Amino acid sequence: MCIFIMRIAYKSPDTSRPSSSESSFSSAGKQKRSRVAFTHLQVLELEKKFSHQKYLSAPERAHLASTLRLTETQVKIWFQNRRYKTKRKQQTAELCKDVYKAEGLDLREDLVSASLITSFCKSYQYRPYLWDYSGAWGPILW
DNA sequence: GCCGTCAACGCGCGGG
DNA sequence: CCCGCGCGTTGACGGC
Repeated sequence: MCIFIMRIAYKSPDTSRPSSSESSFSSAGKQKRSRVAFTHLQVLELEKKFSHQKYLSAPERAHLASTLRLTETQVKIWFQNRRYKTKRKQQTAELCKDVYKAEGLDLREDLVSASLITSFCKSYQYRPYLWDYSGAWGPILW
């Protein structure tokens, strides 16, 4: 099964994306941390790669970085963050389910509480990317 | 104004 | 030694 990145976001087609790929740091120091938000295409490729393998080897990283016009460090960091993020989302989702279950067991005014929790959980479905965790990362097809 | 998100940073740790 | 990882945090957006 394929993974779909439904990342409609990145709303306006970058009229307002001043952040240069190579951060504009002036000579004397202090180049604050830049927001650099990657382009749609970059994220897409990164995501595609990530769907195949959670971890990259050095050469793969280098290649990917060069094709995307990013630094290896950026790619590395992106993957690190990506792993951590998905992990967190996942466990919050599970926790959400647990709460639901726990409440569900002893519910009585249920309708109210259930709806509350449900809406709460729903808010987590609305997220930039959602992965199909069934079957782990195993089968590499496509 | 606050709050969520994101890339980047920092720290501690393990492996070569 | 260095490098990468997990994890938490920081700083810069963007939405409301």
